Amino acid sequence: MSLSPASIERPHCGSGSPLVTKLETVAKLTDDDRSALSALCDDPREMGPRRSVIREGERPDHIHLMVEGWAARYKLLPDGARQITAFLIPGDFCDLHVTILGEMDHSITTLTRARVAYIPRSKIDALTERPRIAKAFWWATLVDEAVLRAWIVNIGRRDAFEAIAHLMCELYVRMRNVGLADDHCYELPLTQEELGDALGLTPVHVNRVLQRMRADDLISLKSGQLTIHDYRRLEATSGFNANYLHIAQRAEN
Amino acid sequence: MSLSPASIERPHCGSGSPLVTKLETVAKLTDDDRSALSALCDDPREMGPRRSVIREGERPDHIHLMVEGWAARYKLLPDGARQITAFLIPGDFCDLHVTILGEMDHSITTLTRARVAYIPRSKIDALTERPRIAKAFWWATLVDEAVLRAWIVNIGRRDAFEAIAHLMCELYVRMRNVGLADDHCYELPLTQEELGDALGLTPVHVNRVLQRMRADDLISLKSGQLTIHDYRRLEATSGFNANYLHIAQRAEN
DNA sequence: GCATGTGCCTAACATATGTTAGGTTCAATG
DNA sequence: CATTGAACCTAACATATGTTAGGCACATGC
Repeated sequence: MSLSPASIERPHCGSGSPLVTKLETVAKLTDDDRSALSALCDDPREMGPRRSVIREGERPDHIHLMVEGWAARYKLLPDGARQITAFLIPGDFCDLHVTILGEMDHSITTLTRARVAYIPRSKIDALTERPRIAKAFWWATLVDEAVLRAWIVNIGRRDAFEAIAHLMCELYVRMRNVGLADDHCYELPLTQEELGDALGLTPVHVNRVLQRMRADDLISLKSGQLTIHDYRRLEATSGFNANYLHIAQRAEN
Repeated sequence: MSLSPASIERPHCGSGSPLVTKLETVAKLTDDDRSALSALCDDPREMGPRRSVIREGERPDHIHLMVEGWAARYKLLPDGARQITAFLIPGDFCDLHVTILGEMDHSITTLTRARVAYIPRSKIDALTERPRIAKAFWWATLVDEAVLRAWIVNIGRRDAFEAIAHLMCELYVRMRNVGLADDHCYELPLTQEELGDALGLTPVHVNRVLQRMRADDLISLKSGQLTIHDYRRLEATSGFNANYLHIAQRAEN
């Protein structure tokens, strides 16, 4: 469902890797930096949907980078309930932190067919010798943290309609930032259950809300393709403000 | 209520600063490192409860470190609702990230009377020249991120009773880690409204749950002092597992 | 010593969301 | 072509939590 074989052939819309596209929005990179970063995305591993990338408790000697497709960071509760704490899209590191924290405190799974780069820690260490790249990696990590805060607000203080709307806005901006969305339209290959697991809702209720959004002519969502018909209203009703993604100040620095 | 004048006189139980106590659980520090870090906590600013530490949109040239008392990281919604995304206790940096992200995407307020150190960015830059300290700061940042993930799970997938229990366990371990808790007892100077703002609940419902916890003989909570009578049960019912705080592997480096 | 405010507590009632159950569609598979 | 399974969709009913309203206790300040 998620990715046609054709789209697997062309790893990303933009010219460079999604990682480079993303980091260039905040850091001035040299050609040399760019090609070193691009090289990380060479030779990714092909994975099917619902495959484990890394599991809680593991201490890998390499880190993972999304090159294509979607994945989710999640935790399981004793009763089997799942809470997704992040959606990972192309250009996102899965577990940059594990080098310092030692052991994973959560798991990661692909959601769609995906391409994931396995990068030895030594390569990361070499890259972070370059101050510009080190700073860009810091930035990416801190934005991930800002997204977590936004999710807490979303789950804690917004009702289901607002929360789903907010998530759609966030994913739109993030996808556009790696060249995978345009014209208020992008691939959102999540099941209603996965959306619910991210927002603390049941699939039944996610369905109710999506029906209402369609009836309101806010969005279309069909076979993994989301089209936002009234982005202004989606933003307004959910109180979305992209400042926490920290991609606006592209001009400075 | 929060802090007696007497306790203001003795900034922390342990011998060093709370920051040193915390970082030493994960990093081998030299005497030199220790005293450099301790010096950060010298001359903190005294603040009353409910005072703004930093506001959304600000771009400070210094960063803030909690030396004593409690603060909260929060976001306000258009309708005035507040979501707290973190409780800050002694030893916690408030905004280490603002150096790289440029602008605050949320606000921070004291909750109790507090002592907050104002540290010029240059001092931080100098400290992170030392690899051990740089790594320890990284660790602290990444643990903050892990706590955010745990909160998402808490708010998204646990009911009010479990969520409050989980938060009490987390704060117990964190307070103990800076020498401010012992014997399942610590100062928890939060109003029921503040607890609710952290967990996405109303104060009325927080009250209901606390009453039930007292009736069950799980805890006592009176005038800002929490005593956990049955820590095992509190852990078990909330599914608490301290692994995400990453303070267990103290033995290894 | 009275007034004021803040936090705590309780009760009656309202509602968003969960639960259970089952039907429909459609792509994948043998 | 029939079968299977996943995802989607819907409905009736259950419940955890929110809302509104007000009383109580205690500390603070005049």
